[in-house]
Amino acid sequence: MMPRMETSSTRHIVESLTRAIVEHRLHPGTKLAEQKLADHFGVSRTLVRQALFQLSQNRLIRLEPARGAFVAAPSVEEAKQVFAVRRMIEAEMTRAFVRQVTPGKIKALRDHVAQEKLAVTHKDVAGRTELLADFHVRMAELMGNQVLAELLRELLSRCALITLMYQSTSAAEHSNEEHADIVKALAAKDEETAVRLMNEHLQHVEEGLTFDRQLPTNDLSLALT
Amino acid sequence: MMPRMETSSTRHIVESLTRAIVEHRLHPGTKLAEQKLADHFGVSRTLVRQALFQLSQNRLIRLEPARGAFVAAPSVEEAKQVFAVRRMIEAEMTRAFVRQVTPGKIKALRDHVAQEKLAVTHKDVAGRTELLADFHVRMAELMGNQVLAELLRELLSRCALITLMYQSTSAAEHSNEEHADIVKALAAKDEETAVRLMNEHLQHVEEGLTFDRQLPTNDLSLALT
DNA sequence: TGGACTGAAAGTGTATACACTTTTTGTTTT
DNA sequence: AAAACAAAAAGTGTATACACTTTCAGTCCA
Repeated sequence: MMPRMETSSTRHIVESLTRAIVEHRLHPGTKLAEQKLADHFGVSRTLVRQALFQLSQNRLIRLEPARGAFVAAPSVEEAKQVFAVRRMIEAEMTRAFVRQVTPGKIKALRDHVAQEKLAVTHKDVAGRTELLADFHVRMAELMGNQVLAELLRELLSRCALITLMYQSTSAAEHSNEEHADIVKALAAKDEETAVRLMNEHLQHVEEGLTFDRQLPTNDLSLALT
Repeated sequence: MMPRMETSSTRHIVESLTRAIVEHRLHPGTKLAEQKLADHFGVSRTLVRQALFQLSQNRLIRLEPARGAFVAAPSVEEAKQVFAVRRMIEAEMTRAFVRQVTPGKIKALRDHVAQEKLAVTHKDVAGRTELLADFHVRMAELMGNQVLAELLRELLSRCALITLMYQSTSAAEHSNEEHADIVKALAAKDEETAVRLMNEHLQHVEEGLTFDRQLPTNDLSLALT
């Protein structure tokens, strides 16, 4: 029935849909019909279902019992809770980072911040958001705690939708500058300053979200890659 | 083909397997063949696959590409990372809890600790482990942060396998007492003491794990309920 | 004896078939 | 014209079919 199968195309579907959602080519509320996706990707519903289930675990879509999959629309309440959790985790993470900082780790962070700056000035919205989020994951990775890194990545992917729904463009530059300041404090091994800056940074990001506009429920099919 | 279908039996399969793994009726490394599980539960492989995928996201099983599902055997390294993350989160959570403590919340925690004590004295191993873990989730819930609660639940379910692999019986009583002490400090709104106790508690749990014994790879089929 | 081949058995990966549910559409009724 | 209903269409949930991969047992050869 299938002449040839490369590799896990489920992964491909997940990534493709993730990009589409995160880049706002698919708006919150949009219905994702299985057969349509299957046709689009040239596979059976089986693989699409797998992908949808995976996306639902990432909170990027909602799965309603006999009604299908819809692009998620995270609530303001949820956004606030996510940020509260991030503040808890990242404050302590920053503290721990200072205690085990090395020149190599600082360089890695500096490089990352430079990349961010590039994306921000080039107005690469998708790349920008990803890099800004990755700064935090990168810190976790550099600490050598893979569990922490994954957890943070998960939390941030959950934020991604929220951030993209609500974040203004100018806020991105600000974030980038704050990242740079945090790295400076880390390099100086100034624990209290670093923690304070991280806390303020997260607070700024949260405050920068404008929690009022509602996006339209475009349900057209897909500028999928 | 199917005469009648109650409700989501995937949920049932997941819970059943989770119990079996967490209660050590299925040892780490055991292969979980899809057709055998399907026969056992009286459903098709489709549902079993869904369940297995879900379990793999919970880290309770590993899914190897064309080889199937195996009960996970978390490494010592992973265990340490999980505990490091828990310390980060729960220290801050405790701090935040004190700031918004109410008599009702204290009562809820006291009741929980009482339940723990019951399970511990009755030597109900499975119930005991669940309740001891739930204490931490309960705190998160009482703070009204659902995201935090879920996150912690996830982290703890990941710990569950580790804990059950490594935790000695006597440690359980100790944990219960420490929970009681923590509640006491929370009730007194003594932030520093509460945080310190929580930190020590987590450290004790971690230290109590004996990281050396290796369990046998029993691959027999299943005392599943 | 022990290692490399070979074919069968078992098992996973994906597509498809079909029952049942939800949604839509067209018709009737008030 | 709006509400109520009925039948068709679209869609999800689960089982099954079948191709391909891994595992295993037996056989052959050194």
